[in-house]
Amino acid sequence: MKFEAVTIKDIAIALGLSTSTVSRALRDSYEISPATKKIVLEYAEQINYRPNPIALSLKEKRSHSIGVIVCEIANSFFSQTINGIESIAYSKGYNVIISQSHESYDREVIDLNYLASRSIDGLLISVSAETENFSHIQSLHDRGFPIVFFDRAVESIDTHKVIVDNTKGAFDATEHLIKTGYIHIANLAGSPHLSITKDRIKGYRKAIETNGLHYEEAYTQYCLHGGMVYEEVEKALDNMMALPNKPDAIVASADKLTTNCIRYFKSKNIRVPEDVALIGFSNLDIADLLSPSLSVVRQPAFAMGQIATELLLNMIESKRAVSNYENRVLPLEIMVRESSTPLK
Amino acid sequence: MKFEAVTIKDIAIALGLSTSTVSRALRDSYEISPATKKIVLEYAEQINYRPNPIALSLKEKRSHSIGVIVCEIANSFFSQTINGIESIAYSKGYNVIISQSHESYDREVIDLNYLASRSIDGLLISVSAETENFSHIQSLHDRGFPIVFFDRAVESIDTHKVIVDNTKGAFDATEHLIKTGYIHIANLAGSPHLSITKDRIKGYRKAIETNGLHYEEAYTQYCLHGGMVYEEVEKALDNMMALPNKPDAIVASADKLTTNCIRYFKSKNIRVPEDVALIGFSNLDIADLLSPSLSVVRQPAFAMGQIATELLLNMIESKRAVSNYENRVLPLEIMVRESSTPLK
DNA sequence: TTTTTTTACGCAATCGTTCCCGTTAATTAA
DNA sequence: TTAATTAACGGGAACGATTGCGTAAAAAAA
Repeated sequence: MKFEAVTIKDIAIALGLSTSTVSRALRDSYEISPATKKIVLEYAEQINYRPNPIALSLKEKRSHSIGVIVCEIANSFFSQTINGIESIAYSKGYNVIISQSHESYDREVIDLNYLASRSIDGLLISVSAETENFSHIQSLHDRGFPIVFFDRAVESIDTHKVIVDNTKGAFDATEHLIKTGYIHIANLAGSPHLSITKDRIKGYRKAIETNGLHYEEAYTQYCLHGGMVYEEVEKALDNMMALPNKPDAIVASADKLTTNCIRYFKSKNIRVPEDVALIGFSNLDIADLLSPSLSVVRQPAFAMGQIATELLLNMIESKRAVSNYENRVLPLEIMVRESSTPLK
Repeated sequence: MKFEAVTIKDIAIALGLSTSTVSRALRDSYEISPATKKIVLEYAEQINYRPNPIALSLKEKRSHSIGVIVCEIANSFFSQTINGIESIAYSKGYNVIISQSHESYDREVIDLNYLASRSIDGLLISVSAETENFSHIQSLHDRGFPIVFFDRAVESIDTHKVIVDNTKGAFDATEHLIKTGYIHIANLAGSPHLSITKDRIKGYRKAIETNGLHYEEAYTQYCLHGGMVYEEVEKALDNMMALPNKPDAIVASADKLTTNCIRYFKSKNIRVPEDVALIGFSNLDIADLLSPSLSVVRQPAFAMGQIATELLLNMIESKRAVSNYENRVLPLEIMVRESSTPLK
């Protein structure tokens, strides 16, 4: 089944003009007389002419579309980020092509190759939790392909990055628990490969230590797939709960970790916050509807998407190679609710 | 900033061959000697040659990408659907370009025109709640452009449609409430323009009437933006709650309606299910984590995306215009939890 | 040995658009 | 009146790949 569309050539033939003249008339060139312009414009309007973006892409070596790789769009944080990306991209005439890695390294590589085979002008990426080897991204970057990292950046690759202040976010969340009176605070962490995980652990540890509590390694348990796999979360929490001093509060370091943590508590009949308090990184828009309502560390997802896209488009549209890359660090918002507030 | 890539011409020059020979060698044509093929293939591999998809698109008048228009990707149902779409599209070598209407008619028209200017081969669309006039879709369809509706179809446009059995879903949900002992059952409905709304009301009404209860118009309240706008939901519920016989149970007919209904109850300190029972259409994957856990009518979102995409790709790849369109109706799953179960 | 067939390649058109060069005719300057 | 300028348009190459057609040389058949 095919969809035949009208071209500049059709207009040229119908009007007895050359394609060059029609093209120029449509682009309002000074070389074309007002009379001819009027005729062309009116006829084009009449037959509903639309320029072929593919032909333009070929000519200009630009597709006017950008690629986005995230682990999962069915994740509030990422869908909000994509909203931000979209808002900027569309306003500047760019298409957005989204791919999901589903936290799989192999899938990420496939997505990247697929996108990068020149159908996109640049890439926004938040790497998968599984990814340890970044050579697929590095080689693309080396060849001058515009890339901007958001949320989950790769330290070793020098390009624009838009992240949040993970250290401070984890610090604030942990300190909030301490100030509220909790003593044995555990950290449900994501993939050890990710810099965000390291930063969040750093903030958590710092809060523990600067507040005179004892830091213990075993209180931090990792989940390789960032909470996507429930069994990993279950195992991590089983480990924590089996410790000599059972934690009385938990900081969950990612969206899916937080929700699966709640799922675990529910299945084990562990009451929140009576038995264990909880605060988690989450952009869930119904965090306030849970019972108990959920205390969260919330990321400025929409703004993050917007900023990352602006940086990427600047890079794409700049004449020369960009040399000094920006590293934007956005603030996190901490929202205290019932899950980390002891009942009177 | 530009990203120079290697072309077939570069290979031809480097190897002292013509572009036709190189092209044929890469496509493993029988016209090329094994020796030449080997040389070309090895050199292409060495310099990491990738065919330019845009040039191919221009030649074949096919972009190998499909467009998707949904109201909001930050909605579990739609993100799950997109996962289904993606799974099929990628396996068949198609790109997916997603646009959001945010339930706005104007935005839907813009998105449609943008996508349809020949950068996509076909369209999957779930119309916005605001849309009453479908001429933008109709005209595209009239010109032979492949379109498949999913979830929210337009009755007047004859093409493939993948929907769920909304009437039965609403019937089952309502009947479940009746069998459980509720008498004054209200219906929180979405946009009156959508066929899914009409069908859900039909099912609701049928359940009321076949079970010997009295059907009252005022028990059905509409929200034009399908629950996206909290104020609309608030007003609808205020109206219901002010009725002479206050409802003792509610059927919420869409994802956002359901969550905003819970938000309303929470703000008004209305207990669920003690004061009012609730069952809602929802694909939220943490419905079981709410307290009380939420009874839902769940849509087979992933499968819906897959089927819609298969139908679309068949349409795109078929030689002749498709004449007999399919109307797939998928079953809904009803999951009873605490929110619609009276406590002992 | 001559003719026919096959092998293995090159030429050039094509997709839709832009844009660098002509080129003609009208206008202006000298 | 003649020369120089300008206005208005057409021809054709280019972007990267595919493909129908033509053709020289080699191989096979006569």
